[in-house]
Amino acid sequence: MGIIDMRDSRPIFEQISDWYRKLILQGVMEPDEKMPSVRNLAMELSTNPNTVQRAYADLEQKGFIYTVRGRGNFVCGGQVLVQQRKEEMIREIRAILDEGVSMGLDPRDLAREALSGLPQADGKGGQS
Amino acid sequence: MGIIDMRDSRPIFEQISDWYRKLILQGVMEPDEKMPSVRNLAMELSTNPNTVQRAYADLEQKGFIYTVRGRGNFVCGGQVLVQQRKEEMIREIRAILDEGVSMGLDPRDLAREALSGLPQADGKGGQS
Amino acid sequence: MGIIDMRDSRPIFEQISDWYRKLILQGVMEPDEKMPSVRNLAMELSTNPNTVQRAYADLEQKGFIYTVRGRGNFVCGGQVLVQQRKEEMIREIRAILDEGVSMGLDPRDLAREALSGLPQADGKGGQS
Amino acid sequence: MGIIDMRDSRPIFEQISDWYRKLILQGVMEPDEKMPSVRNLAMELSTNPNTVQRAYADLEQKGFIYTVRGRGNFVCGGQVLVQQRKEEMIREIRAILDEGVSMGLDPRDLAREALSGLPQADGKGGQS
DNA sequence: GTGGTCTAGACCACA
DNA sequence: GTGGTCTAGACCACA
Repeated sequence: MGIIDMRDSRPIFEQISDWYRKLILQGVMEPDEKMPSVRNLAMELSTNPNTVQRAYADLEQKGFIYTVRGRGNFVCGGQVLVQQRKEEMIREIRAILDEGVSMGLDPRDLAREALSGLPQADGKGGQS
Repeated sequence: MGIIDMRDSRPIFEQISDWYRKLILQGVMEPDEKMPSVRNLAMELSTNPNTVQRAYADLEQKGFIYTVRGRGNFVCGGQVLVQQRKEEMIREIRAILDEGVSMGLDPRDLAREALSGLPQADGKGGQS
Repeated sequence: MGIIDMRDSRPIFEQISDWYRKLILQGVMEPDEKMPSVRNLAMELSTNPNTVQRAYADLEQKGFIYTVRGRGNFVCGGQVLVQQRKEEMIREIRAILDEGVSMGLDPRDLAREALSGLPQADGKGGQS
Repeated sequence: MGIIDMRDSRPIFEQISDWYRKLILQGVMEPDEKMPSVRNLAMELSTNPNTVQRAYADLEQKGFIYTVRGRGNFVCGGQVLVQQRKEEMIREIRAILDEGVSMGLDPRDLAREALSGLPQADGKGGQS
């Protein structure tokens, strides 16, 4: 549930980056909303400011946030990013289905089983 | 195309392990077939025997091969492994679809688009 | 279009300074014309008076404006500044062409391609 | 002449990154050639390994080098990168010429003067 | 207060 | 030996 999971093998900066990437894509954080300051978030997560800094640099490089010198970091506008992530997801699923096909499995079968087990299959997503 | 891609960010031992995992799951390598010897494979791949050893340890730990002291490494029997991998794939796809739902996307739409772009959507998999 | 672009990575004082430098060089602001007062401009841009002050100090140090105590800031006379900026531009272009040559590119080719893509290649500049 | 110039206002990591970017674009460093190790280069430049690490991360992110875990960093293949840089150069020159036009200057004149002062205007570039 | 850079030094995974 | 990550703490520019 928390941002950092010590048992997670991903590096801490990546866990932080991924966490906020999802919040932004879900619309929980809105365009131009202010991110927590580097120092505050580091305190809150009991981690080093450098680590948070790196997570923010990662988010900036990927186009999720922008930095204003002396002011802070702010969330970028979203619909393009959602579209990009959607296409990436499709490629990810396709790669898995592809591997399934090479094992002799039916991709429609895999897709159907994956769909049937979803917690919420109707359209009430995060876009508040 | 080859087993090891220098540009690939995954560690070499993992690339080797993944390569043989796929061959086994596809049925290209059959149950009880002998794996290449550690030394030979290391020579062939121009890599360190320790690295190949580590790949084999990984495959053994995951149940894809078994070791006979003094004889070599051999492929494990297959249908259970295929089933396990299939269930894992379904969980992987479901996780992606789930993230899509939280972004306000329609999971059926994602699945449909992923299916539509497959190179080969009919059932002629690798089972030789 | 505006003076300050939050997304721009340059510091705000530099954006303000650059903006007025261009207006002066283009002749939009004429010699001895009065600059907006520090306070008014700060209000207008919703920024800190210190920041505007710093931009003005920058412009003064570079010879674009002069300060009269108690009266305000005024634009400096122009043709010398245009000539200086012109020489600076030539040096900047030359540095780029030079790097191109070291990469095995033809500098005339680079110059030609840069010229060919200009929005307006004829002489109707900003001189109002 | 050296890699790091303390009077240069650019951050050290960027000076290192730019230095090697140029060597690669000039063909002085060839594809798949090994970069100096992070630790060695840090020693040589009397700087911190973290700083060199950051320079290398920058070069990797921009596609100039690739990393092999446990082995080192290696130079990427070049012609695409040269082409990209060429287009970037043209855009940079065009921006300068554009500003010149807005000041009432003749862009062909600027280009001609920049070309006339080049140390070597013929085609013997760095590609050894 | 806010982010950006850097040093010093540690520990880890990988080859 | 090689790169990758992280902590601790400093100093700087900017608003």
